[in-house]
Amino acid sequence: MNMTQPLSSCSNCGLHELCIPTDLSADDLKRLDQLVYARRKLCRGEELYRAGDQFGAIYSIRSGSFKKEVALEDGRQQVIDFLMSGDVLGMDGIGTDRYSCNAVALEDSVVCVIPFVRLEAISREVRGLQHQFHRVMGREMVRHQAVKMLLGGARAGERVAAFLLTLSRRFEERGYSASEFILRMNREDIGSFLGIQLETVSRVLSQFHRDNLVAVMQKYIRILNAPGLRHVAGSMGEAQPATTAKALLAVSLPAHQDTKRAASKVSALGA
Amino acid sequence: MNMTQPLSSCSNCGLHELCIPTDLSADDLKRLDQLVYARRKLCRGEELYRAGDQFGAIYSIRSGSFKKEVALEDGRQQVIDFLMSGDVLGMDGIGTDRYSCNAVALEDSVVCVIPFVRLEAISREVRGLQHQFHRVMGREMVRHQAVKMLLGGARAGERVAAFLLTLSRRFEERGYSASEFILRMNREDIGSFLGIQLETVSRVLSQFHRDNLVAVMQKYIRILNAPGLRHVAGSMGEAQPATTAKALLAVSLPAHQDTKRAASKVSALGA
DNA sequence: CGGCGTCTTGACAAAATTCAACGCCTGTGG
DNA sequence: CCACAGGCGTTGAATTTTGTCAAGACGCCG
Repeated sequence: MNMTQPLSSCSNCGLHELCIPTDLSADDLKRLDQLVYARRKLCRGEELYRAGDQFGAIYSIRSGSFKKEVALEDGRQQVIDFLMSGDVLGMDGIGTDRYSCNAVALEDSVVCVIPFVRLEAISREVRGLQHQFHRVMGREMVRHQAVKMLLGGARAGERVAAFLLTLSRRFEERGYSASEFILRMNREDIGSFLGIQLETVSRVLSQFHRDNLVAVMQKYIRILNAPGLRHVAGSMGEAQPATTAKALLAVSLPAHQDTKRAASKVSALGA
Repeated sequence: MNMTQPLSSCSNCGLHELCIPTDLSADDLKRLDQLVYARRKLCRGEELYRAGDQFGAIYSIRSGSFKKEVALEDGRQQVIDFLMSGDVLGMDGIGTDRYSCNAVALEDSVVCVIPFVRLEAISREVRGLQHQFHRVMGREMVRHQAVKMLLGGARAGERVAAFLLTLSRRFEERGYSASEFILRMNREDIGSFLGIQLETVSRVLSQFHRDNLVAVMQKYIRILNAPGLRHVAGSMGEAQPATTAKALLAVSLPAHQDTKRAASKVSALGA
């Protein structure tokens, strides 16, 4: 399945805020509808683009979700991002005219195809679009930064906690439940993304479950104690505006023998 | 020291390729010179901007170097990037209208101040500038991606090796020696950036030295065996275009007792 | 109902952190 | 010009964390 449907209309797209569109005059809106060349539907596992492909368009995710990954040539893949509806895919190709990773659908998904020359042309005329596009790129960079911080400074438990909280917030932003959701990716992908082994992901989730932070049933996740999770995540928890707090906890007890650091933090909080 | 000098001229700036400017008509060049509002000189340790500051401008580094860091509120700082001449600072503020990190000069430095509204205005008129700016942002994103891969998948030795190689290449791009340079940052900053402890950085460098991969004298670095370093860095070594190779090595011997993995890889290569 | 991919859990090994001590280099002040 | 303080870098030993290997459970799809 790889069909491209012609229908397209940005002006009434539900993604508004999240995607490229923004508040514009009626006249500008007409222009905006020229942005999207087509829609494209992808089945689970299908690739939207591959590393090395000629760059030509960016894609706004209309429904579904994706992972971005880079091949390590020993066959293994390193996951570098997870994206969901409203997110923009393909900006990794802008810098070099070739995509720098593979974009793979995690479930059946639909994207809007936005030819980049067209985006540049229209954003030269429609100031609001120009600014919005820059903001989208800017936010993507900040997201990358946040992940770098996580990978650079956090233990396994903190990584997983921050990961769950980020997912939670992103689902909420899209109108879904913040406390209950289905993971679209498997443990291996999560581990790859977080820089830990899939076994470690599993262990940490089990520990969280035991501590009543989250209910875990395979891919189904229910967050039971968000403040507790944020506590475990420490500084990396939710840094949408600027920075949060880790600090205070760093002083806490040196963690007992067979219990994970995560657990000790939690018990200190009182689940 | 925090003076802002009025003088400015993009059309004859030596940074050309690296910075915003690109090949344009004489007429466009005049416009381009309006880009830079002023120059600003910073002393070592001085902050160009801080996380949370109102975003207003991006900065092109004319000379010197910077680190970007985020406060962890337990007083510790996490370094998320190192930048040098020709790089652009401040794009982290575009997404949210507030800078998301602190930019600190690692040595006495000079930056060009580019008011963002001005950049957007001129790039609406000068197509080449628009495109070039997008490419600069795009390249920054790819750089972030590469670091994420490093932090996500690499051992300490691989991280340090990749770090040295990246520095080497970036110096070379700027016309300096690729094999001999001075680190502008201390071990703690390197460790923070690479997600390892400063002691580990030191140990790895010592090991590299013993293996005759690099000569290390405090901040002075001389690369003695670049292929060997690339070998140690594995897949993360130099991925400017797309991906490289790790693969083959993953199969190698399980590393002997008191010798670092890096060392075993090297000896297998033959320094 | 069975097979298979995915997830969980345990035991052990390896890697990196932590804590601590010491040496080196720089810049300052006598 | 030398001595010394303080920051920075190096190294060692013990400990924690994570990875690795292996086995078994679970759930989903055919």
